[in-house]
Amino acid sequence: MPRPGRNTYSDQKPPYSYISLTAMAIQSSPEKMLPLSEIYKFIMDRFPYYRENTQRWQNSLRHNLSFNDCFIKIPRRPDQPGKGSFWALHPSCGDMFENGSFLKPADAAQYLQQQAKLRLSALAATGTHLPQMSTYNLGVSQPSSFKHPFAIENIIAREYKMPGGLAFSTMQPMPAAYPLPNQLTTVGSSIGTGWPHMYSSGMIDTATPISMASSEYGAYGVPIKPLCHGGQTLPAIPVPIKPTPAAVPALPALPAPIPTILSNSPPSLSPTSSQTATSQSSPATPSETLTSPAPALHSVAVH
DNA sequence: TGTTGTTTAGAGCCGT
DNA sequence: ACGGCTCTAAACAACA
Repeated sequence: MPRPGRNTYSDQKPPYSYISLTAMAIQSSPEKMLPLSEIYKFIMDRFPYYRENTQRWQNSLRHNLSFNDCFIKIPRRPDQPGKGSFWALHPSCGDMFENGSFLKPADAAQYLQQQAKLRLSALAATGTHLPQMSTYNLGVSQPSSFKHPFAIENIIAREYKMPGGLAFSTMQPMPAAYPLPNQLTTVGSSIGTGWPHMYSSGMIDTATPISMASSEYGAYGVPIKPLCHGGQTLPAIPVPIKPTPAAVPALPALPAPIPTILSNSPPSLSPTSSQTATSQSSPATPSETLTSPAPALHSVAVH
């Protein structure tokens, strides 16, 4: 399993979907958000394949950004003019791209199956019972109506169905047999670094209906403490621009799962990953306050 | 005018 | 065959 490093694929098309590529780009940035042009740059920088036919794949990429709920648009601050908004990953999607799921479904399935076998082997060797995999049924998914895979409903209620019938919760860390794409982040684990632009310490208690007074984890299991910018004075909560449908019922609090952070996360994907991300001046920190901490839990029309 | 963002439509592949 | 998913194309609007 090659890592998505520079020149890894030469001119070959990488086995990553546009969604994955976009997520990689966003996660590679220290601020966990990038303008469209920087996303383009990231992809072209790492995958020579995408240095050609730019109009084609960039159109597709824009389509994915707009279409998938897991990408949220963050407006620029007035004092940081420029074209377009910043794009960030919905916090729940951070989990989605863990455990090798940057890969396209077929590749990811293969990967997950392999991991399942490893897991089973290990458990068999130790005589350990299979753990009861917890699944989070938040009651927001609607089995009767199709939601595209990156709709928030699917993301937050998601569990990985293993080909062998096993179900791995997204919160369930998997053994890393080989480097995972999510480890490319320049500042460590995506979970550990959290979503610095998403929440600020001053907002959490009052703005969120999700009970977390005694928890260090906020909505979607995102740890709060690491999200607090030192010296950050402006609220750092993105406001999804997508139209939010009529009041989404507040999500029941997750059982505050503590994500296991891989302590041996390798350094950044490539020496340029941080350069690419930091080459831009500090991204806009949304000055708006989030009146409803739950992101737009809508799903776009059936594709 | 070029870029960015949204939306619609359809083709192709794959698994069930 | 069908559904799910990804990719591509295209049209259009808004904006710098």
